Amino acid sequence: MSQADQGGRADSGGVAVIEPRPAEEGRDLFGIAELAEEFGITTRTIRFYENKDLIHPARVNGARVYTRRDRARLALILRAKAIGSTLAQIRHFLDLYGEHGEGQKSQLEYVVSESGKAIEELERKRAMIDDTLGELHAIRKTCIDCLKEL
Amino acid sequence: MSQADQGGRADSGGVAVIEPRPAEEGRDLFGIAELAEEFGITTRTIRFYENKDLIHPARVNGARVYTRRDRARLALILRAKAIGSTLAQIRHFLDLYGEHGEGQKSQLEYVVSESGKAIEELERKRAMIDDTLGELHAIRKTCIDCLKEL
DNA sequence: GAATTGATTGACCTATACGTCAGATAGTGA
DNA sequence: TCACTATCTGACGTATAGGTCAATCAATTC
Repeated sequence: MSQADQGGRADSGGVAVIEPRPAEEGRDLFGIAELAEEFGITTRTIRFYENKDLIHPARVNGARVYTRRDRARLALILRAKAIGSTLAQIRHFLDLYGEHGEGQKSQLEYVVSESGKAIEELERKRAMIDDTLGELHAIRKTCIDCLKEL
Repeated sequence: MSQADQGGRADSGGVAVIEPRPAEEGRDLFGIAELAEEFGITTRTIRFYENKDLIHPARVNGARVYTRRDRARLALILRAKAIGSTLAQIRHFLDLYGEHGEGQKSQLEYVVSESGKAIEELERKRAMIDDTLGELHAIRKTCIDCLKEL
């Protein structure tokens, strides 16, 4: 509670500090409200994810500032959630996407092992989805045929 | 609180009432504990699903008795859960599997419409899984290549 | 007929994933 | 300078998906 706990601002009506040109299509920094709207979630949710250690935005005067990497990370989180992963799983998951470029041998082996497991998991899930899709198509067809006879 | 709230039994050590032959491989009726073990869940979970109106087993002396249809229904529930659906979604979902054989026209049309939505949903989900799988394979390959150079 | 086993309901507890205030702060426009 | 807006940090509330007793009851076994 000493240097950065008061909050501030990063984007609203007319910004002049971190966004000199108003409508530059390919931007590098984002405010929390921007991301929230873009992804259709609330700022509370984004802060909650930070609390769960899923994203780590920079701070400017206490306000969160997100880079393109942070934004991509958020997109990954939401996609994983849509697939049906819990936040705890996603946290584990995101480690695989992290810096494995200059990793130790043990770190590389870890990623190979864990990504293998994740791949198996997802393939199981996809198989179940395919089964379900097959059944739904069959049910649908039955109904359509039945309707045709009326 | 008058005719069927005391509980009873349906299967345990040696049953003589609803299962004359001990080890008949293709059985028709099941107790709650059997199903729980078969699917790797607890009896509490099964009762919870009943409370949520997902399954409706018959009662014999207060004890739940499950038919093959009930068992299949439970399998559907668990598969849907593994895919990432909530119980509320699953409840809606199960209606599609229900009796649409002798349905009214409006009922048939309902199933056609809803199954269409469900199919789209699942296809979106599968696409996301495929994207994720692609990325994971790429990450894994990078790591493996990197390890080979050591 | 008492003990054992497995089933029943109900009440309460837990973890996850947020939503909803409340109070404070910081930058901008009038 | 004052109002306005966006943001911040808690604190508390809520819905979902169950787990964990506790008391009870019923059929079988000893």
